[in-house]
Amino acid sequence: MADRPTYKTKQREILMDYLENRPGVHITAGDVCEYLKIQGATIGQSTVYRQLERLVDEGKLNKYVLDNNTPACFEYVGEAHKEGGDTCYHCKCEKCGKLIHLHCEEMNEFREHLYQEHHFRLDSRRTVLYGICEDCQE
Amino acid sequence: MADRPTYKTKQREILMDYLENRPGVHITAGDVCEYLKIQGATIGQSTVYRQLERLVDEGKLNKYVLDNNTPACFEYVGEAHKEGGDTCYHCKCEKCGKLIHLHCEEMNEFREHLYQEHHFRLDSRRTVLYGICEDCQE
DNA sequence: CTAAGTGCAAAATGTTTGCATACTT
DNA sequence: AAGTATGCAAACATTTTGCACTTAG
Repeated sequence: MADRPTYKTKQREILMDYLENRPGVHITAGDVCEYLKIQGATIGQSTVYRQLERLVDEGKLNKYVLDNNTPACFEYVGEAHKEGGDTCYHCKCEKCGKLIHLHCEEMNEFREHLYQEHHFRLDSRRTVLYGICEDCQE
Repeated sequence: MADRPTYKTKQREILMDYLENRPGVHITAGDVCEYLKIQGATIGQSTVYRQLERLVDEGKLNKYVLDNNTPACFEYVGEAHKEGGDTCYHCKCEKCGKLIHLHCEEMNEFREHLYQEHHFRLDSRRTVLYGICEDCQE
């Protein structure tokens, strides 16, 4: 519980800058490495993984796991999920892979029901609703 | 689309037998291999993976991916999800890892809402609701 | 006989770790 | 000075694949 201090390093700043400018976008660890390489600001991949994981813990990033052998996706959410913020859910199309951001009162209500009746506290940051999107229903 | 025929092999039968007797239970590819080894009915791991993947396609198995570096979980659902069957949702506790099977009318309603209003067809077989279970809320 | 399935070992993927070095505070 | 972060390469864990062989239809 006693969080150790977080140093403000050049690498972390570069990474944060990259992520903050892409809110709601799906990014993999590989994307980050590649982008940084192009920018000439190479950061070791272990550092990328370590920082990403930490940012997830801090709540700044969501992490979606799709399949083994498929890179995990990270998404910057910033303060959006803090208390009072509009909770955002995610739908992922199984066909085209599109990620849909859902702001939905009914989902909030269901979430409340889940808590009241089933005593399960839904984590909207880690949950992805899988299905078929409008475009892929031909 | 023209599915090629599925041969009835000894290996597939053994595997099916194992799975059918554990409906709703979380099983990894490793579990299967280990169990079979104990039974002296060794099946090559590639076969296990190939058959499991096929059974998922056939709808007999659900597959849940938790994290990379963590084996995927398979669960026998048999005919439960066929048309008319009672749809079952899954909640997974982020702390203890427990899997909760949820039969919930509200979730069915939300699913319908998602389809009517957001035109997204939820796939209950692939979707896992993450959160904290009752026991882990101290 | 032909197409489909199997098993092995090797490859591929994505992620994590050990450790010496460098940087923050 | 002490604690934290970094980078590299090696290690890991799971899953996939190439290919020769076997089996079901």
